[in-house]
Amino acid sequence: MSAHASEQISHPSRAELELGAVLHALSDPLRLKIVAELASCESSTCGSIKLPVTKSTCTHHFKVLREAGVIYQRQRGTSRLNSLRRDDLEARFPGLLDTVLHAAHPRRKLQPA
Amino acid sequence: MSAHASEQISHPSRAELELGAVLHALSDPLRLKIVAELASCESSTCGSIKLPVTKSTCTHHFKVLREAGVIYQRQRGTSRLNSLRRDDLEARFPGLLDTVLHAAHPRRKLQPA
DNA sequence: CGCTCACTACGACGATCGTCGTACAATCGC
DNA sequence: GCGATTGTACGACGATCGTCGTAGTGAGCG
Repeated sequence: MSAHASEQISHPSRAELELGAVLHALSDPLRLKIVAELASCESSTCGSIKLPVTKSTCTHHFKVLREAGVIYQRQRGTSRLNSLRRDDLEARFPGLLDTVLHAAHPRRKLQPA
Repeated sequence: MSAHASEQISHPSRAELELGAVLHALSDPLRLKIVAELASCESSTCGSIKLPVTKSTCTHHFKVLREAGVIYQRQRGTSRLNSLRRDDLEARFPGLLDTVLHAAHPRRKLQPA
């Protein structure tokens, strides 16, 4: 009983992104790990990232990231595909994501291209 | 009754800086404002930055920033001089401070030099 | 159909956060 | 000395946070 069964997940628009919310979302080690993971594999399901917490907590963290505008979630069958909102983040806060990612894992190169 | 009456304020060493703590410190709008202010004037006292909170709260925020390693505090007479730990931040998390500052106030130029 | 899988929603819990007021300490100028 | 100024320390408060468990939804497969 839904429109298209895949597009009722709410995301903030690019213009709605708030620095405070993004920084807060990234200030948690678990969420930072999720973001780092997402940055290396193009996109993945919630379950494909192994975290030392229960599923509910996992859902919670993905929700925080989504509501801060850091990630985009798309329903795909029974699972949910997550991807970084690189373009939107770059447009509103240039360099922020790469800088934070690099600070978190100094081994990765700052600008992939 | 103190050693030198001016150097018992504890600061984390450069190596001790943690990304999570720094991001958390910067995720509060008031603290972000303090940091932005400190970035424009070389250094200033706690009272010289006008904030819509009481003195205790102000002290609290400066303490959070100091303990995260974002600012350095030095006693100077009855007041306390605050300055950004630009070099240490740059060494541990290259570009982070400038990126966040620029994201907070897009009008400022990214790299002053 | 019924079962499993992937995930969400809701309520609970202790911990931390941001705020405040009061009380206190140290320095400066009179 | 006294008082004013600048800031800290401590305790309190409500709000939010991170975590969990339980229950539920919806897609896919036998």
